[in-house]
Amino acid sequence: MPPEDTTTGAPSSPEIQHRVLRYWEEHGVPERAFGGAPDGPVFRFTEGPPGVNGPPHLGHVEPRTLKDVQLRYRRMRGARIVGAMGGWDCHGLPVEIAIEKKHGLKSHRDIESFGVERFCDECRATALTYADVWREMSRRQGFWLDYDHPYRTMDAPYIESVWWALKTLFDRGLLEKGHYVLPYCPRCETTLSSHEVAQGYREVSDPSVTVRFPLEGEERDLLVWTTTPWTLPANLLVVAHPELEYSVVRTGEGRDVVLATQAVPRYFAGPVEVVARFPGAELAGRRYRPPFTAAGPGEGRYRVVLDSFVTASEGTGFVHSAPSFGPDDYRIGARENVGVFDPLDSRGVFGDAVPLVRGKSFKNADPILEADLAERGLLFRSGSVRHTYPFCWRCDHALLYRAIDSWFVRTSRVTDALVRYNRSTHWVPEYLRDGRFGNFLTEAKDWALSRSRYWGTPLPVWVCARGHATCVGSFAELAERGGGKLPPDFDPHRVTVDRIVLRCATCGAESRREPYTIDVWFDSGCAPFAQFHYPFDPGPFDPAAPLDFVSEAIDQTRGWYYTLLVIATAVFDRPAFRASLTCEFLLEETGRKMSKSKGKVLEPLEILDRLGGDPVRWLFLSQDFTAPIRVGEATLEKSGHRTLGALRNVVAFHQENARADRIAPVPTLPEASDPLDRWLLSRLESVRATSTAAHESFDPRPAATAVREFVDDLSTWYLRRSRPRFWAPADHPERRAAHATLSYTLLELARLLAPLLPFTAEWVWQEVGERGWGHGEASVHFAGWPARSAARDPSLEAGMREVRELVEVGRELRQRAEVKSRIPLAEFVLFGPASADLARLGPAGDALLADDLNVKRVLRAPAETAASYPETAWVVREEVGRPVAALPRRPSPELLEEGLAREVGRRLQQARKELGLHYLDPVAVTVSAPEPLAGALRARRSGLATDLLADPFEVVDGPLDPGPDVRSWDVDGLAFSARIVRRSSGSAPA
RNA sequence: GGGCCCAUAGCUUAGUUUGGCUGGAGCACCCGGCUGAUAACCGGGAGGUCGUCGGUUCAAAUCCGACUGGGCCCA
Repeated sequence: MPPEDTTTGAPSSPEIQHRVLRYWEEHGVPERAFGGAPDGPVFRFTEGPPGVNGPPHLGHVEPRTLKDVQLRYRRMRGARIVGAMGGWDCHGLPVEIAIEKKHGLKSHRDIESFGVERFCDECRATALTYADVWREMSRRQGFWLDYDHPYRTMDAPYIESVWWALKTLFDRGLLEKGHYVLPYCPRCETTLSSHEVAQGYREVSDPSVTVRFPLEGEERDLLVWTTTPWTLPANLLVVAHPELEYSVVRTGEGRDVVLATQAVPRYFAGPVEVVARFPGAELAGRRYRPPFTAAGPGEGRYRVVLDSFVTASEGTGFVHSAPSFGPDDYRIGARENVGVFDPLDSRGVFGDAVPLVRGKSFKNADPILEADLAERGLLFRSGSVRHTYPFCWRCDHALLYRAIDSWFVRTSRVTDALVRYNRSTHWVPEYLRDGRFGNFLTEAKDWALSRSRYWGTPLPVWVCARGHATCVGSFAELAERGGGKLPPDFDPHRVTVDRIVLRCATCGAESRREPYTIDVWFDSGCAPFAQFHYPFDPGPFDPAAPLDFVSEAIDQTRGWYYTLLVIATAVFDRPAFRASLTCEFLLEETGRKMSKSKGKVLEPLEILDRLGGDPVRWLFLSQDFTAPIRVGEATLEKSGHRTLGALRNVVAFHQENARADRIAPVPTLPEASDPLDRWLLSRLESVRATSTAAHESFDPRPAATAVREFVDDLSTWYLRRSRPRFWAPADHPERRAAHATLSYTLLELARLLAPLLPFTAEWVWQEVGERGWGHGEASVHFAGWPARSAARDPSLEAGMREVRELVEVGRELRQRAEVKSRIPLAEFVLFGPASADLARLGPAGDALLADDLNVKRVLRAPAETAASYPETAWVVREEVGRPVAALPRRPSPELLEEGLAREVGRRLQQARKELGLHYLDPVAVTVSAPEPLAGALRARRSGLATDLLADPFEVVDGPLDPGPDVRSWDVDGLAFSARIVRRSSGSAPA
């Protein structure tokens, strides 16, 4: 048990966490909460499914906290949550790669000799390896979703829904096969989509070579620059810009060279001899000798052609074109009708066509090709360049672009709708809508959907010998088209599906399945309906209704958010979601990305268990999560100390006070007359209004800020100033009023806290509430969101703010006067009239000031009279040249005595505490003190006796008999001692 | 090469949309005070070229431009 709890009686966050979790689980609270109110208005949500063949890290807790806050708020508003279930993303490369590594499989051939069925079986068996860890993390962070019935993207019903969506696209002409240049991972032997490529750019060093391309029949060489020498054996054309000016430069050694005039200074320092200048158009059709002959002859090959995409801002103004390895190259190759030449196999390795580098992976061929060019005198210049280059987001292998067959979703045909639907979406933070996400939409490319992989949703397209495609949209259709009766446990994965031969929908001929799986992002983009097996099962999914809310981390702008929108647009012709709340990534203390951490890992399960879920949630909620948050051990430890700790102590105080006299809590708005009570209730209503507006706009930040400030006010002002009222007898109206206000406030606050801090809120609710723990039907999470109260009084809040500012002024004056607060002073003088807000507090405002500053009275004086408060007797505070307040420099002898007596009283109280006495334990006290202290104490004997619960309370002249129960003090040069003896109780005053 | 976000005290940050009063606060540090819920609280001190340079303006942390550095995204 941490030391703080031995002194306060308030449990720590982890203790609260464990107590609340036990309570929830004993009474099945989460299970009853998941879906919200069965008859309430529908609130649509979908959990973006994580891949769980690996463990979660702390960064995953952040967006899940944000999701949970909104869902809890909606439940409290009485909503029915549609889609309140967890989900697991089961397919795809992460799983496949794990199995490949396990068995040392390096290629498609390896996998196929291993056995595709066995491979898929192992993938299925490991896809959910860490699901339990993820689930336990959710439990400990208080993320409430139904994990007993999660949707899984590998389940047959889910896949059938995905097929239905694909068929819908196919019927609309939005799913087509094409041959295009695409990003390709040679290690995974598959194409990737642009949003996958987007995840993996890195800065690397690559060769930068300038090569001579000798012109046929001329003593001139074109200079061609490239960072990918491995593409040179596939060169078929050179491209020049028609209007760009080119120069022929005499170098003095070897043949003349041709390059863009603008590029000359990059290659030649100082003056050069230029023998000719002409626009690029003049070069059109000139033939050259290619650097390598592997591609062989072909009509139209090895010519200079023109295109305006060429620039001279880097390189030479000539671009070498290998149509199989670049989008522009491909386009120009097709236009010039020169065919393609691709010397690489599916693993990116050179084959027999280029004997020089046969068996070399594409990047490894660079130095060999370069050396060969140098030997033949064709290498004009060689160096290296740092630039960004794409790598596979899953396996980290360098990607290449190559022309390949692939199936596409024609997103470019729905760009307008994507942009339009995005415009109606509420984004937090707002700039994502037109910024990062919006930008991506306007340049949306066709979505390369097919993957040459094994563990994934099979592309449900069969093709006959004549090239007719048949897309299957359901298992029933599969059976009907030739699949025959499917077994009840039919598993629609490769092998099973690959074996099925169908009748072509167009010509009835035999059709075989296209041997692809689909991009896993299409799987997850179908989650809003596939999780309900729409349209095959009746369920709550409504094709016309977008999700009300999604929340993810920033990477999902190009990931899940994007695929959700594309599918919603192309399949249902509507937006995907109404509101999105997006957080940035967590960073380590050092500022590095958490997921790439190499050093000490912050283990989420351990942290949530050791610190409790609420402090971790609070860390994310109390900071601006739209910016990267740095997290380290120290940050975590400190999180919530202030707000959560203060709140726990207020509750502990209330409990001790209420239990001492068995006062029941007041669950309804009290009729308050005391200004402090009215102020607190008004502040509470302000917090309710702020929190409601925040959650309604899907941004919890203002709610968290309001709560933090409120707890601060509650602890450091309301309770501090109300304490004397809590010492009054149980039936005293002041005590009743203070108690009613505090208990009502805590119960309302628990409800306002419930979305943000579900554990602490539950603890407060149960501790303060009348029925308390053990009444299983009760939970703050079923208590509903607080309704508006009539307690708001802005003027009162402003007036109280002024009082607190004046307290600060008074404290400063006391310090300057060098009179401790314990010694009363006669008066605190305020110059000028009170403001309207302060005046509304009336005498109560002055009383609060007088109490807090320990002065006998607060006076108001005209500012002109400031001169009559001379510096010898007064300390005066001025602001911008005007007097504000004044305080006497010295107490009167009587006041000094009173202060000394109070000092003694405090020391005796401290002694009681150190003796371990409860504050209701009666004692006998004998004090020995010199004059004039002894006289001062005698004069105030009865008051001291009451405060100390001392009977008898005696003051003697002579020294006390020494003993273990005697203590001595020295206060400002006055020595005194006291004997404190605990009396057998029984006659303690109530 | 292009886009978005960011840069304020040793650390974490408010303030920037809509220019203006002495740039606030928390942690840590020093001095003092208060305390029968509180490792809390209150006062004071020290600590700021508000990333750099330039512009607009009577006035710039705030608006504009360039640059530097960081993060993210695109090609």
